[in-house]
Amino acid sequence: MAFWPSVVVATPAHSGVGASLTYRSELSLAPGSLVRVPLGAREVLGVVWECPAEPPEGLTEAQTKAVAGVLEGLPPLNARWRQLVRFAAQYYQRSLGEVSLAALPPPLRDLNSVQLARRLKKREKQQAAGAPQALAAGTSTDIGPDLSDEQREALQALEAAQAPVLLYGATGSGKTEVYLQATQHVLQAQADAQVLVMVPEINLTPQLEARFRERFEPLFGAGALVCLHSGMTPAQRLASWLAAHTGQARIVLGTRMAVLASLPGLRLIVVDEEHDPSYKSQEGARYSARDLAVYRAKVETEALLAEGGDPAARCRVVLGSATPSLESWHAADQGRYLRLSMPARIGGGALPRLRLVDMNHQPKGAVLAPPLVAAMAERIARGEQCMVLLNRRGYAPVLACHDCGWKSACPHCSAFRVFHKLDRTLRCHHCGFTERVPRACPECGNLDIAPIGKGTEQLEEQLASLLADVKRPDGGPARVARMDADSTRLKGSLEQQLATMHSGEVDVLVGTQMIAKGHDFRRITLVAGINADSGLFASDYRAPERLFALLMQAGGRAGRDAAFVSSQGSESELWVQTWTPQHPLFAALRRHDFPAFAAQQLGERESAGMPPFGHQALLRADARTQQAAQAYLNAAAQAAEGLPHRDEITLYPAVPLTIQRVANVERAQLLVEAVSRAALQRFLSAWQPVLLECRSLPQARGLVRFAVDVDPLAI
DNA sequence: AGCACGCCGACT
DNA sequence: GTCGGCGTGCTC
Repeated sequence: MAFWPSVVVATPAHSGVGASLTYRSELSLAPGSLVRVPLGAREVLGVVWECPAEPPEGLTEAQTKAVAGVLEGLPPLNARWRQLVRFAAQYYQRSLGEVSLAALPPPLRDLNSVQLARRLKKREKQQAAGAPQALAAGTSTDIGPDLSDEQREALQALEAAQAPVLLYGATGSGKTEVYLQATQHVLQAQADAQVLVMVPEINLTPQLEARFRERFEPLFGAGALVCLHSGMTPAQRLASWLAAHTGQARIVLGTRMAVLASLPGLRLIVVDEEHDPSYKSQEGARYSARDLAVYRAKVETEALLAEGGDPAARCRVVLGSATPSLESWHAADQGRYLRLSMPARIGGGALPRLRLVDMNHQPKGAVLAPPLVAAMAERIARGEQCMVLLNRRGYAPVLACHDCGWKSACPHCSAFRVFHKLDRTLRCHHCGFTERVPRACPECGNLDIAPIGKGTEQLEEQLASLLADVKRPDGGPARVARMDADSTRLKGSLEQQLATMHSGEVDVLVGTQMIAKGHDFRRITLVAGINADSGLFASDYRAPERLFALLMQAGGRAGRDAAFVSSQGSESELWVQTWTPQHPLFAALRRHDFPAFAAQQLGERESAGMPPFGHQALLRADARTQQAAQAYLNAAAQAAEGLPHRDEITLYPAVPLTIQRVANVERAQLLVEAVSRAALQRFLSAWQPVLLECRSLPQARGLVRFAVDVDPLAI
């Protein structure tokens, strides 16, 4: 057999999970090199995966194409990064190339070596300009406030930990300060060490960035911290990625995508608000950034130990939350994670007292119970701030005709369009379809069309009128503001609204769950959840967990400034309007007892064989008709019979999604359950080629796409 | 994912 | 007769 120099390259070609293509290359290329290769009619970016001693059997030299070019000047992606990507691709049932390219900044795809060299040079110059006097590795400098005993113990324990750490800390317990000091120690101990800090939402990056910058710019220079999230421009993302890849950036702060960044010196990963569902990707490769962070830390640590050197060297991972995911909590129960608790608030502030309002005993049709309005009025009169949470944007979720029964259905989705009063539109929150509000019923011409249900716009309007006569201590009228995705859409308006709130110009802030997260408003003493338990009626088995987290998080906005609260002679309160006050969730919430809530939920999960005790995957199908979507799923289920490991899993019937049609695409799914993760993985690997084949069956005509979702958040 | 190839309705 | 609709299938 003839020998010719070959390389295996991961390309964005989609079919065949794990399938990489073989190219010819005269140059010997190190694994991890970035190359440009011909693929079909175009030329694409690829990652050299291996350089086999001999070409694969059954492939002739004539059948292969030559590597078109190499991105020179860029160090190859290292073996740990490749192992992370390989694992993610295999675990989440996607191709190596797809995951590889998702991890690289998009502009890298159409950059040649010369352009790349220019970018690298520019970056280096900036770095040199912003660098402070170099600090010798091993020197440590008592920057930052003194830690509380709890914080110090947690910091010491996490720095000695041999396992992933679950930092269970109450809202306001000072988790961020622990992250900051852990980061500082890691960076000062070693000149090339890097730290990855993840937050669930882009919204949360600016404030955390500000705290990290303030702390570390004096020590390591302005270029030492970069952000990485989808809100940045492609050029910014490229610059950040290059800085991380070359080691110039010591701290990378970002959203879930950051877990796949190239970080050659990674020694610490922080996953803040680790329970947040945003860490699970819902597009493309549906990975959990939190779970990958745990895996990544393991890979990095194993590599460090294998290298020899310092036997104590590790890459640590910290998962932080006041309401951890039941998965992480269970892992800590089992001893797989190390649980560190920080129950006390910094400054000794108390968590808010729960005031449960049974809506069955309130005036019919009242959005806000009268006692809640009275309590808010009192607070405002004393110069305190209130926060009201309603998880629904717009004025009303539906517009309806009283005469003929017409409702504002979206023509493209199985959902209603939401009435937005401010810009007089009907907007579909699923596909974006927007029209001006009709003046009369489009069906019968009746002028009597009216909103049904309440959204944040309406709540803002009603509160302004309910509190119209309330005076602030300075004699001024109470001021109500609204903050949600609509009010913060424009660039800079989020920051502006936060500033308005901080300056005390606003007395009542109305908003969606966006306002429940992270923000630190000193004078808030009352937080109210208006329609919080609507989720409990849904079939989603994670609904109680999410509601508990949301209410704890929202409640955590109240009374953060203990001195202010006590100077007011009051205590902070969390009001919750509910139709199910007897739900055990509220008993635990009243005591701020997450452990009891978690134990109760885990008990239910265990007896039902639900995660984290059982393991799940979804096969999802999008098609032009519901029939085609289900036919594809049924065919896939049929074809699973007789596959290896079939007896280790349970397949459920295909069902339409709750919102069956979005943007004229019909959606259906099929649940796969297994007792063990390994069994699920074995089956899915065997099933994958079958799933591809089933696409071309006659009954699946009209199928648009299919996807496997491993460890789905909602079923 | 792209981007080809391939087989059926309204234009020059 | 051809242009182009997007269904189907492949990419070393």
